[in-house]
Amino acid sequence: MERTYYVTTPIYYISGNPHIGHAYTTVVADVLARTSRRFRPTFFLTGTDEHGQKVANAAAAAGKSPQEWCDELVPRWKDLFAAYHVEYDDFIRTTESRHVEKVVRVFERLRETGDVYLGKYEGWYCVADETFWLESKLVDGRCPTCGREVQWISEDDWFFRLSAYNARLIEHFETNPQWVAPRSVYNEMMSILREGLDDLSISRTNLEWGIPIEGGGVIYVWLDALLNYITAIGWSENEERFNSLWPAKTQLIGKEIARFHTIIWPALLWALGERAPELVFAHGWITVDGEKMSKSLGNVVDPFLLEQRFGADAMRYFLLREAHFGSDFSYSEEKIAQRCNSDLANDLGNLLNRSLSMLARYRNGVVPAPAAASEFGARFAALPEAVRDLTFDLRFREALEAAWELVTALNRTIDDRKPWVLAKEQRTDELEAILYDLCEGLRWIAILLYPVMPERMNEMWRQLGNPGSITEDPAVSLRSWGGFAAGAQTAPATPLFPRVELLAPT
RNA sequence: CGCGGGGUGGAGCAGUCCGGUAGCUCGUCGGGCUCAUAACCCGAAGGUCGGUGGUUCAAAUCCACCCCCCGCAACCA
Repeated sequence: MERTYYVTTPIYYISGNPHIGHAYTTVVADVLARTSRRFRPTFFLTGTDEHGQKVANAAAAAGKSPQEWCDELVPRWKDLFAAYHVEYDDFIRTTESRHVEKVVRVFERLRETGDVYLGKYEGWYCVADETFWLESKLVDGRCPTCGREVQWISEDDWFFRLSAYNARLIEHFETNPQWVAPRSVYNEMMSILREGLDDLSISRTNLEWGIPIEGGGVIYVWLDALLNYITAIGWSENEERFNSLWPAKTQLIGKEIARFHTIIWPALLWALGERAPELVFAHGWITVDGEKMSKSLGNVVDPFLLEQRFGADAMRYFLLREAHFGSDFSYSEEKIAQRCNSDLANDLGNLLNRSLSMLARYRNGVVPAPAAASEFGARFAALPEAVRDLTFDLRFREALEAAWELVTALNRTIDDRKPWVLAKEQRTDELEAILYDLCEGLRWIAILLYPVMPERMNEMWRQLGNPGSITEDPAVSLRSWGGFAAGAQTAPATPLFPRVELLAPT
């Protein structure tokens, strides 16, 4: 049996509310998962990262225990994903026993093999970032990433022998140049590897909110968090299941956590005798007018408001269509509105509307029989495969552009063949031929775009007179033009994507 | 000498790794159509690809130097 396509998002650190960036990563994973499910067994994991200093602080500030805090926040993340039509297969929380037990097991196992050892740590520590720093890395005696004052720590700590994997990591990068994408991130990670790796401190003695280590302290939250990808799928517990899923096919991350996922993570896996994931893809950030989203600038975007304003599927389309995946891209409501109006309402929605309207007017809404031959069959024969390949290549924009060629071609053929003239002149065969092409083309589009806009494409599917939902259709493979059975009764046209009116600037 | 990302027609972006007629979307202008969510279709204008120098038969693409913008507090994909 073909191995399961295993796709993951990072687990999200719940020290605050979800924002649009979380929706972004998760929607991308959902699109991959929905596409993959057509072809093979698929498993899509997301979840929450709940330990660590910042969660403890946030909980304390709210007057709650860390666990209470997490329990109250997790539903917001699940609500977010539901609002954006995300269908994950599993949602792991790092406070769940299925995770905690296995992390403890990892720690013990690595201690036995010597990859984890007790050492003396003396050095500078940034509480806010939970990170140790070399003196040489400090900036004016402060934390180089957050600028806060660092503390001098002297304590017994557990270390992961990361340095021992330096050479193997370089070799892995060199022999698998595609395993980290995009190229810019690969290069950056490679330069980190060439500078040389230090062993990693993986225990925290001055913190209680985490997975406890026998003898005191808790496990470093990143070590804890990274392991979710294997604790969720039965590592050390259900060998058959684990082997059917690991190594993961695609691990999506944001570019700021590339170091953890492309250096520490594979080393950790190797230490456990497991393989590195096949692909780690670090995407860019959503920026606001070219600047990073931040609370202090007041430009953090509430994903729930956007969903209400534009609709989940339109937002999904925007997120995948707007950016060259892997690069940063600038967000604005104007841009979303423009995409909604020009691509979704004008090109696609209006195409459905005008097609169904003519079908209703000229043929009482009944799908006619296909003509013997249609130019579209040959012309778009390769389209489904192209869209699929581009999607698995994470080239979402190109995939959508490819699909849109069919949208454009259908709009054009209406102008070229002029059904209203054919109707007036009673050229029945020609009229039915084009009406069929429109219905069939729209059926193709519904299927092709379903992974990106599942709810709206099912609605289009319904208006076209198809029973059930798209995923229930066994003919979903789009083998040839003409799969739409004649005789279906289409529904009255209802705008699929209403035009969005922008608020007038004041 | 901190690290990284970027500077391509009015706007936003591809293309740069593997040099060879500069592409896409939006906008603008002109035309067409009337089935449609004032939507759709066709055509046009508009760029010395940040600067300088170099390599080359040929550079947005390779090399060197320079200029400018943006991240590298916190939240954090």
